[in-house]
Amino acid sequence: MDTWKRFGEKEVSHSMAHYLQAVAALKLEKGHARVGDIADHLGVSKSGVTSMLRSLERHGLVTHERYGCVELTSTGAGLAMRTESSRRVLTVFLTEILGVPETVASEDACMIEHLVSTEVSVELLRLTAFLRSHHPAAKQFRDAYRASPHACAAHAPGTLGAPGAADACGVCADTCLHESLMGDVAQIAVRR
Amino acid sequence: MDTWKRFGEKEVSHSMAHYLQAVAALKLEKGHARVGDIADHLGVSKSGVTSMLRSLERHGLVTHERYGCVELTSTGAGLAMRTESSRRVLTVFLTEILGVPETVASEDACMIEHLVSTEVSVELLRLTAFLRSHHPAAKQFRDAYRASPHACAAHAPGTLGAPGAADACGVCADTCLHESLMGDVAQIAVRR
DNA sequence: CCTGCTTGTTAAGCTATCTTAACTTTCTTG
DNA sequence: CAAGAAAGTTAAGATAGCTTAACAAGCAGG
Repeated sequence: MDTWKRFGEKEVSHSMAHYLQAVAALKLEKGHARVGDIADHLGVSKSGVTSMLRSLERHGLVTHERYGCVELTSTGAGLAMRTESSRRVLTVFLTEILGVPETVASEDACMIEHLVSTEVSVELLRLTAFLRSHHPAAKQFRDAYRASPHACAAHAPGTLGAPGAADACGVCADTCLHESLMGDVAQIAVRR
Repeated sequence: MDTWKRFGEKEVSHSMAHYLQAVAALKLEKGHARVGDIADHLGVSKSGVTSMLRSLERHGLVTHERYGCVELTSTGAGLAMRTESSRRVLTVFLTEILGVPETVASEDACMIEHLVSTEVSVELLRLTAFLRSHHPAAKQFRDAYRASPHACAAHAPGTLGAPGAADACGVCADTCLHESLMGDVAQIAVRR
């Protein structure tokens, strides 16, 4: 009932996370991060960068002196690294385990990288590493999974919860999640 | 380089998605959704609800006449259902496959439910259903996975990419993602 | 050491969300 | 049916992020 409000109270917002990553990337690439570099890298105006840097500085994530270069603090660097790692884990999982196209995977990973908890990232890494491994169970999984059907009624060839037909999938309950997800949502356009 | 900007251009924002879900939930629960109900449900002020409803109406997601009840349009209802389904899939996956605690899973699912693409939700449902199923490969996976170690150097018992020690995990490259993720990030507090 | 370009900063303004305070409708009840 | 309570709306103001336009600093070349 109140969880949803914490969205705006995350340590870093989506924008902030990407600014931090931009600074980290530019440091690696060019050895320094200047306002203009960041603006180009992110496709925003320089003034936008200046004001975001002020905010990041207040949060103790970067240091920046007028007309100078931008540096990450250790906190900022840690956050940038964590976000980056989260993105990588997500991307590998989405493409290699779920088999989603690169473009979709990148987009999704970019959107959620900063929102996924460390616990989840770590477990996702573990699962991904396992399912990609040489472990016999992982190989069997890959073969069987590739062969298994997609449609909801059949997306599990026999279920833990209820092997019957009504609840064949074991994840869906009263409504079929697959159908709910696939249901077309008309184009949304703001009027006026 | 530009993907990150689409965050603000999603069909619905985090807030909007939760307002839609609140309306849908209240309709189910009480048969109608009034401004006060929504405000209580979401823990925001009634005036906040009024102004958000204006916005949702402009987007064609709800209808609402002064002092009256709120109704979802078919688009709004579709979106609410899709978001809800996405949340359910995520929650089951996070708790039952990744084994993350309920509280963490709910929080994460709440944060990303509206950001995950349909493709990913659908594939996640398929994977979850499969891994929970009675399929022999799924059973083997569960047994083997439960027994496999967590630490990075060992999180895969032999890897596709490089079975050597340096790259034991197959997901990490130059840096160990597990360590990056676990690295403590100091408390962030805004000054002044 | 002055001229001009490049870089960076300010200022002002927009949108999205949210809040509080004050006001208006609608409903309830004696 | 007239108060007063309950529900809802408006108005005004805050914050986060952006943008454009205009101004300021820094530095190269003559």
